[in-house]
Amino acid sequence: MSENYKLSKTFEPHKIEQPIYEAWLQAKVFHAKPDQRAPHERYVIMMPLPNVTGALHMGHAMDNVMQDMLIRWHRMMGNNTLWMPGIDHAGIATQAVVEKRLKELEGLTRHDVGRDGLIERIWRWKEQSQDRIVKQQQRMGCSADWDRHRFTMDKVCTRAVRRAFFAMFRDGLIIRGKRLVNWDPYLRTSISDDEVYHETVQGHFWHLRYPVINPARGEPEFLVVATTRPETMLGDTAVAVHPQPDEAFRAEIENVKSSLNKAPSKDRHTLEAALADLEKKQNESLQGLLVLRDMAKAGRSIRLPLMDRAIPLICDEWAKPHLGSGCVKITPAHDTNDYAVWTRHKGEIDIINILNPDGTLNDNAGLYRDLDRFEARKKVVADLKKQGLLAEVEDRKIEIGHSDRSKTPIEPYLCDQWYIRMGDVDQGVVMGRDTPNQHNSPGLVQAAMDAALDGRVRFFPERFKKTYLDWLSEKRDWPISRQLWWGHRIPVWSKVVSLKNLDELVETLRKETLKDLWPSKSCIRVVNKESGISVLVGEQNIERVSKDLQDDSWLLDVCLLEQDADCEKRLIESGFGQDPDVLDTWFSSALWPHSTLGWPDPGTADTESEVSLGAVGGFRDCLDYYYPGSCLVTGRDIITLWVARMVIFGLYNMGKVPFSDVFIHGNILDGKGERMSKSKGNGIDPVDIIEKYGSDAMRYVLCDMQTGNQDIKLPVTAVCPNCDAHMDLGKVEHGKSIFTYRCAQCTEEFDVLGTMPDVPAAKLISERFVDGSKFCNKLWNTARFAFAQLENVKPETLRYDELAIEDRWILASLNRAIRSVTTGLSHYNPSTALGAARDFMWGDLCDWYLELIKPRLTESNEPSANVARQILAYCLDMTLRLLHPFVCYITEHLFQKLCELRPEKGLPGLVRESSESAFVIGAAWPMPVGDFDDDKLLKMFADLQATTTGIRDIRSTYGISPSQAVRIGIKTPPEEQEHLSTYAHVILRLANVTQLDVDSQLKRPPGAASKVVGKLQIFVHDLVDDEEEIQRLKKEIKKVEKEIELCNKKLGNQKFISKAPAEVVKEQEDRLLKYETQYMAITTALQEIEMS
RNA sequence: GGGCGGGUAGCUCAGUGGGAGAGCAUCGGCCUUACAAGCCGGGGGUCGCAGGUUCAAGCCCUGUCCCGCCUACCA
Repeated sequence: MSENYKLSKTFEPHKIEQPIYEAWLQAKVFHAKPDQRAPHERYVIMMPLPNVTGALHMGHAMDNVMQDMLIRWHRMMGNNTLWMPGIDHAGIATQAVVEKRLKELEGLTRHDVGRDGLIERIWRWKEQSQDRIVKQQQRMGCSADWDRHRFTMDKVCTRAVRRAFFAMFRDGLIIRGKRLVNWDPYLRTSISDDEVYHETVQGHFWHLRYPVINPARGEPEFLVVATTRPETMLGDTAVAVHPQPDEAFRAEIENVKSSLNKAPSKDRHTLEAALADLEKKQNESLQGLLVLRDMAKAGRSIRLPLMDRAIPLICDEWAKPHLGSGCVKITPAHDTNDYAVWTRHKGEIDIINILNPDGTLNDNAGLYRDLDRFEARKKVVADLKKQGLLAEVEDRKIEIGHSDRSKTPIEPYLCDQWYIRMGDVDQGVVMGRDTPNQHNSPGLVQAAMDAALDGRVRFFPERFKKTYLDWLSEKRDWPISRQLWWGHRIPVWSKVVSLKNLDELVETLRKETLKDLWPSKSCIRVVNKESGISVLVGEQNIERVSKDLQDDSWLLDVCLLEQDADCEKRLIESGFGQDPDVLDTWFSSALWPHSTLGWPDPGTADTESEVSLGAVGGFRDCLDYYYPGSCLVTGRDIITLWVARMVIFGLYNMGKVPFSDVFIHGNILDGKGERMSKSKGNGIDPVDIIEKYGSDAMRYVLCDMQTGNQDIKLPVTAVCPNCDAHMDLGKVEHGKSIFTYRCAQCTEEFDVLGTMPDVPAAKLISERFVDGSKFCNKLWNTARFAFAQLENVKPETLRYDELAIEDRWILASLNRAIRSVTTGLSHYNPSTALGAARDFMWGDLCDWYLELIKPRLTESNEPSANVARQILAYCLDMTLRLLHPFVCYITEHLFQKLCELRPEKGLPGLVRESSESAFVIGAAWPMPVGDFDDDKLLKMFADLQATTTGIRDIRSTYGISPSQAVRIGIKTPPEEQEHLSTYAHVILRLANVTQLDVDSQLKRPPGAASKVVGKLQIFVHDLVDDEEEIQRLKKEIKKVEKEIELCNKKLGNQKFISKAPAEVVKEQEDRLLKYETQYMAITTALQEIEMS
């Protein structure tokens, strides 16, 4: 055998990974081009975009490996596959990181370097970061089409963002409005609900006393309100009381009573107590509340302490009589519910903003101006206490919303923002305008819900459809503006105008400012600032803009479809200003499935590379060919943020959903069940795993863990940078600070976050990946064995009926494996798919087939050796193909060696193979061969295996060395005798048996150990003395008797016989028969010993 | 408060009504001519708890206790 084919004794992943990846790249096997293949022969995955900010961790690796597995599988199935990779600009996250570095490294803020300066720095950071991420993905083996790599802020995507914004703006789906938003005072931007997380903290509940102005007789001097944020009282503009406190009390009491009636006894106690409290409260406070209600109706006022401002007492149902004192302070500008109260009492009460964007208090806060919000809280409390206006302070656990990016508590904050109207709109929404798929929908969200309801989008596992629908059904508007510098700038220029000469203004705007950009590439909206009513300026005029609105609160909004420096200059000169905000990152992400393919016009998409998105070589353009895609692969937390929005935008822009399947995989947790993340110090870098165990080992374990049900715990092990000792991070002691650990072995300190400059950082790995390297090594050695046999193999024509039993068995097993792997993959169950391939390779091929053919192979002149070699080569070939989606590198390496050794594919005379690929990545996916199916054979072979194992068991129990050959007798029912004799070589070989006597009348040979397997009784000669064997047999009889009793009990049950299905009864009868046979065999053996 | 998921061997997890499984760990035996990262064999489980439905329950129903995630509210 030539040296070329000799494999090293163990698998060394690092020697093969890089060369193979480069060979793939060079052969352009990842690159997707439209061709003649039909829609059902295409397979498209859009990669969920990693953020430019971060290096990838194991969670990303899971996501990427799942996609690569699917893509490789479909590529082998002959599909035209596109895996579109890319990176997200991740607005807030990226700007936060770069600003933080700016501060740490240069001591500067974004205001010091200015908008352009900051953006330039972020671009530089993005280049570095993107490079690192792509390298990580390539080392994992990702077979994405790197030539089509996109970035959400590149020219192609930017054009799509402008186009989508323009269309929605014109359709009135993008609107602006002054609303309460989640404000991040650290980053000074609004954020959406999705970017807020809640944390329970120990806080206080302050009860404040507000003096009543001029209390009459019978009226209270003070009333009490309570709050967890006392500083907001500076912005209070009213105190509310329920308009019908008596009714409200009664309703609440009814409410509790009715749940009391339905409640299980366990809950009754608490409910009864609640009811008692409620009634007590009603007695105590109802009279007072009625008085207050009347005062409110009479238009009375309260003096707001500290601000010395009179605020009205109002009636509003928001004030629940049974809560607190029954009165509630109203701070419209800083509380969502209070804001709602304000909208019901406009004109009656004020709305006062007391915050600056940075979280300090503004001029409206009087003496407290310029104080930070938390400083102000302390001072407000102290001052109220001094004035005797602090009635009580309670300790209380409160949930506080935090900004996901800056980790600071958010504030409800009133400001102008842009929104997308997600709910139903009056005339409905035109989806897929000017496409063949144009249709109407009541609203954007409804369109996306319908897609899931009628099965155009399917979720795997299915239950995630509910998550998707539940979230969408809220139909909440989506706030899309962010007060950041990094992102897609909102392409709207505005100017405050007066209604008087509006027609004139618009006329000038059209003719002199917008010129030929109007109306196709620009549009104008007239907006009322107060009401938010917005009217599109159409071809005719703007007459129907309402009459009864005040002059000074109008805006003229101009949206430009494309960047146009001249027009923008003209706009600025005529007093327009561009909106300073940028779009939420998810706006551009939502367009990803079509923007990356060149929407709205692939032919003119500026890809900045040689790969065109337009029609090439007579084939259709990429958008036409690859949209809609096939499958979206992601974690469940992304369903709302991204999946739903992609569906919405896909429907709106293209008229079609962007993918048919959504595969939701489990997330990776650490050993304690906590989510992995770099900042927690439990994040494993895939590259660390690849360097230690190899890429295939990592992929193997990730696929194996993905069982489709739940999140995956991955215990994290730290490797001491000093002595290389491994330790469970959950059990290591901390070092000098809680950020460092002390090695259990060498006692040196190490760090896991990489933030301590003078402490060396430990690598984080997980020993779970050992499984993967073991598996790869096994596969490697299987091939190593095969290769040693294949040098002299001749492609001779085979005849199925001339094959040995093991040959036919392994081919039937292969069929079974092919079906299981394929089914597992199509059901999105990687673990069962991989398991089936592994069981075939390891369990069937190595443990049985290879061992069985060894004797044939050593007699290399025999024709049967050549048969075995050909089947071995074929099985290895098929195994490599079946495993390729999971472990891509090792299978590719071995496949190429196999091709060199044995260029002929298939099995001459039995299986023809037409695929000519030099790579396994391009080889055809295995198909079951009908002729090889043989269930009877599989069953018979399973019996042979059981018999073999039975003999091995006896050997092991009696301590017979594996090298010591034994003589065996088998007593068998007559019908089994023939094939047991025919196939005796299986047992002879695998149980190291010299002589095998099979006889239906066999008597126990003296000194033989015996064991019953199924209907057979096995005797191993010359092992035991009779007395020991008698004892053993008696024990076994007891066991069998128990089983017989159990079966009889079941079969004696008339209900079982009449109600259970026939096959279940039959099964039970067979079982009884088997045990009875065993019983007979054992008692006979026992008698024979006792008689001898 | 609401929703979803989970609780099965020491660990990580499979198991969609018909005598509980895998990998790792453990114990015993093997350097058997591909692989000691291997081979052969073994031990180990009131399937969270309590009821119920059923001829039959890890699986279905009800209740209950833990754990995780999502979501809402909290004057």
